[in-house]
Amino acid sequence: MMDVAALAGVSAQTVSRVARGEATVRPGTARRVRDAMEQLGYSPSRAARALRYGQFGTVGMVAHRLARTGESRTVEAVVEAAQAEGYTVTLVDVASPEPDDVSAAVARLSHQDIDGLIIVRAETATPDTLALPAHLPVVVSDSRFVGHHPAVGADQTGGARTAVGHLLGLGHACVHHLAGPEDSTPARQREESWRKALAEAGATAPEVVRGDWSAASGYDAGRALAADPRVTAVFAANDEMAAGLIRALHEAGRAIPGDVSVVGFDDIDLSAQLWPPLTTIEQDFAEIGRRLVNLLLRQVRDAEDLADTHEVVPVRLVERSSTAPPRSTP
Amino acid sequence: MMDVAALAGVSAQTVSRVARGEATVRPGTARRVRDAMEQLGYSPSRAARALRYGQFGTVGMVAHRLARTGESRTVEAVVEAAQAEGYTVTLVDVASPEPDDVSAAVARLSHQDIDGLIIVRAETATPDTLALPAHLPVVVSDSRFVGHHPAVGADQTGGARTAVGHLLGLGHACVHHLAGPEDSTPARQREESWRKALAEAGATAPEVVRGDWSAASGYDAGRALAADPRVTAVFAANDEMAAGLIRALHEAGRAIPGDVSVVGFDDIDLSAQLWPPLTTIEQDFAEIGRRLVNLLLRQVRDAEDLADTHEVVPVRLVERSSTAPPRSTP
DNA sequence: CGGCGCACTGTTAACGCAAACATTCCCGGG
DNA sequence: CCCGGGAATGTTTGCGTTAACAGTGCGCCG
Repeated sequence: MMDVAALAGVSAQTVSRVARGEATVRPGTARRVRDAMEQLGYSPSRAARALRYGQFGTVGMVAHRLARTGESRTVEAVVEAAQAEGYTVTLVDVASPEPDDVSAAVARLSHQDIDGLIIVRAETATPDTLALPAHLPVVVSDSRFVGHHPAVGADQTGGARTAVGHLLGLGHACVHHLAGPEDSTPARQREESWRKALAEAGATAPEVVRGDWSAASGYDAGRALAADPRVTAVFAANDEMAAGLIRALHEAGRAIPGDVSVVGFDDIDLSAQLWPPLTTIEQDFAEIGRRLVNLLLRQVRDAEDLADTHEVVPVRLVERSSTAPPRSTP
Repeated sequence: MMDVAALAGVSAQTVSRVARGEATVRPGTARRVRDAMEQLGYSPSRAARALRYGQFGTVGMVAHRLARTGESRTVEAVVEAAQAEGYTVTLVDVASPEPDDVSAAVARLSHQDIDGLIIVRAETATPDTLALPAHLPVVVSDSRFVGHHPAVGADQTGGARTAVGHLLGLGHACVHHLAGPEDSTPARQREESWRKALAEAGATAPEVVRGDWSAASGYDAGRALAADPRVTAVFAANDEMAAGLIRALHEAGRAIPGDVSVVGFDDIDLSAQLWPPLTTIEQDFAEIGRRLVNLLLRQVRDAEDLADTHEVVPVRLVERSSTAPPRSTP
């Protein structure tokens, strides 16, 4: 900065003014300064600015298994929304859902230069196990922290209810469930809602089979379902597992949707291209990302107290070709 | 920091020593300081440290369409590798592959507090259109910047050759190509390599059909392929488009692999669960991520000049059930 | 019993920037 | 012709941290 000032024949303060686009600099001077900046390849140090201002223009984000469809789409949406507001996003991936790892990740991030923290699916960690710095704005999605911090999430409960209702409405007497991992909050919510919807319809919930969200686990778990002739309808906790299930059904020679109807959750890109195209519950990840950022920045910028806010983003049934009425039993 | 010092009855310098784990502090003093830190919820300001040290412990990453499988897996790998080295990752998503947007993204990031920059698939931007700050270490993957900066990439050429060779080896006289977008470097590389492999085998390359990487585009483009009875083997530029193609083939009533064999590229999670399970070229995204970080940090830490480095990560054919010899032509 | 050295802790200055305040200069009005 | 006032620019100071240097006090040796 001093070099630029010297080259332009002005003071450092004037350089600062030009760098920030302050209006009170004579056009000629401003041009000389800008030329000098260019010539010297100068750009202001954000570290120094951050030190001066006490703000960083960066939000932290903690997620688990980033490459998972839901996570990566949330990440993309958050990054986009943050960018639109002039913030950048610093990402930390939690190695395992163990509380220790989550705590470590949060600690690492919160000691970074961040203005706020977005926690996505902090699986088994609970608010108590985490030493969040006082006064660090936090917003959460799909984690056990819902209720302790402002939260945004898809309507898991409504989605599961819709899925089950769709299958029951087609005439299926029972709906099986291919559940997600027990340590996942959304998995638990979907499972509970499935159970409840079944109960309300007067059906008894069969034993769930469980996967870990991955397509491969859906296949493994799906083989049990495929081997059971009583299964005519399955609600899978996400589309990837649904894909594995569909493969298991193909292999077992059971027709979809003729013998077995399948509904997924998420509406990932590939769902429409599966064979048969998958009926599923669409989540609006982009909207969730935008709202997460919005809620966070309201705390950061305006110091709003949003502790009790819990926004639920609606989901939508996308009907494709993997569901149909059950074959009429003779 | 002053408050902590006061509470512990020491000087700020001693607090700093304790914070950094320097050994020359009496255990009793250190404990008092640590207690004071805890009590006051103090943690050192990274902005001030960065200002002092001139390093940030953060690397920037520019990617396009983060939620795409290849991108998100690379992001995950980079984040993990960076974390293992004590660095965090700041992410910027490029809205469109237009040079202007890429430049804007790079500009935004490079004015951030980053020690280095990872550019993934900066599609149409060329090195000239980008005003990279002098002396900012850069490493690239799959972009036109390969050759201008140290690079790491999968063996696109070898992968495409392997895919085509596999199909020719099964007895197919010709291999069609479902190509990626023209503005993508890896798409171009795969296409060129496909063309060359065909030429070497004495076959003439048919017209390519083109998608935009998405599964839906694979379906759209795939319908043309599915309608053409001369098509017996297709090399799709990625697995998502392959999935769309497979659906188009199913709809057209063509058997896979009986009538048409399909090979994909990437080996995404779902490939094994498609129907039929997809033969594909596996990319080791994790290895690419690790190497990107490694190359970048060697520049950052040791100021190594790696300009001419170009590491190629091998790929591997994963044979599943979507390929077979052509139906013998009577 | 005096001094020397070591272990520990404190003081000072600088990193780059920008707010607050100070200064300079020029213009127009009285 | 002088002075008030505003626009343009300069000077000072402090943000939180740590390296470098400067004490301080204690034990041990001669």
